[in-house]
Amino acid sequence: MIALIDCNNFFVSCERVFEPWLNGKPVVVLSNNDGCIISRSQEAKDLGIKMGEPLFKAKPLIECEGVRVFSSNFMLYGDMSRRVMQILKTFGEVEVYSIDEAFVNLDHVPTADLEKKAISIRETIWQYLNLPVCVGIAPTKTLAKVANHLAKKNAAYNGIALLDTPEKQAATRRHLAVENIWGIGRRYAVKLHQHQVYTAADLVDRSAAWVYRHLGGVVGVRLRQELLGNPCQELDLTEDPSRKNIACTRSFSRYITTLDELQEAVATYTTRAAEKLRLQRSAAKAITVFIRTNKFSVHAPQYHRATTIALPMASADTGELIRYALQGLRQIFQNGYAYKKAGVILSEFTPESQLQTNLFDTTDRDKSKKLMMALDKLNAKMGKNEWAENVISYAAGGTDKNWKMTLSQKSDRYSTHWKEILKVKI
DNA sequence: TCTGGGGTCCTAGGACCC
DNA sequence: TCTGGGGTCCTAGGACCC
Repeated sequence: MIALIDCNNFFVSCERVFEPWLNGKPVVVLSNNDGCIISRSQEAKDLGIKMGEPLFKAKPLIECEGVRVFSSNFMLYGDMSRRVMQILKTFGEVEVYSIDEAFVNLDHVPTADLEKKAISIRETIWQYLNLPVCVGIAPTKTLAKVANHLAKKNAAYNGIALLDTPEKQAATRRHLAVENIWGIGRRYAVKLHQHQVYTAADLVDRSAAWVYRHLGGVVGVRLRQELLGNPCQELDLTEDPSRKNIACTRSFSRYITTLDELQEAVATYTTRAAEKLRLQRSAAKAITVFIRTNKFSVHAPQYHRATTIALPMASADTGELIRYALQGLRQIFQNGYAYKKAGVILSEFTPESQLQTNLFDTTDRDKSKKLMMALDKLNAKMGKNEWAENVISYAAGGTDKNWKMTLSQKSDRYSTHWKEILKVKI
């Protein structure tokens, strides 16, 4: 049996831990640059505020109803997430699926004790962290997702749902709309509806061959099996799963028109991506740079271009990566546009330990490695400033960065920074 | 005026090999 | 007129997830 634990309204719940008087009140958390609404309390959902809605559209409602608004505070959410995962590890093997979700292997728990276990998971996280979660238990990942969905939608379930018998699974399938199934997005939902497939029961009634043809090949077939209770997706229990791509992309708080400023941004993003790269002990052999104008402004001239540079040999050296990134940027930069976003994506990784050297390579790799280690160590020790930027950084990233994203209503990083720790007045 | 950021997997088709 | 069979690797594009 597999449990899926999902934190309710995670970002909002994290903010409420430190401002408990916001419980019962409408609260939302914004995306980077205070752009869109990406987390809503139940009260905010009830007001009709939609997921992903741009802030400016929801503003009249927010002001009228006195909704509390937070900028995103990913240092806080990331730390709270780590704490949740640590607690879960005491209940069984854990696959961290996203910042607010995890699968837990409950194979060692006797069937009769599953419900008790689910209650215990829920109560422990509440007791230690004051975060509300829902627990769904089933024999496959897909059904565990379904169970979690049930737990979330039905107040009577008290945050827990078990799909442990074929009878319960079949009954659930009959009422489960295809668009609510994990792995079926908007496109497939439309397609399925066109074929009179509306519920999970309709879907599993179609043959595997039919599903293969209409639902993305083997992915669909696996999904169908999982809905029937036959596991096709193992838990991924890899500690610290290494990424295959590492990206750092951001919108600017204002339009940028000059190459100089774009260079600062690209150098800054490359620095961040390179840190993540070294953290997972990889080196990258390719770097992609893109720049674009504001895709939402209908009248302004649009420009969007990307280029990928193949490095002569894989590298994790910030300085070297910045040089290639800027080279790419100069290739794609066009004068006369108002740029709104840029990004850097590292790819084609090799483990840092088995770097293939190049006959014509003149760089002192040993020196570079020592320098990066010293840099990372210092920055880890000194901590980041309020913009999550390092104390020691490359000058190419600029010093002023007045294009950087807006976070006008950010809460403190209560759990990771001494200066911002919660103060209690008695 | 104002619209996020970071990932994954799979398939089809082309180029190439023997 | 008749034109094999089996592979690999790469890329672009599509779909999905949170």
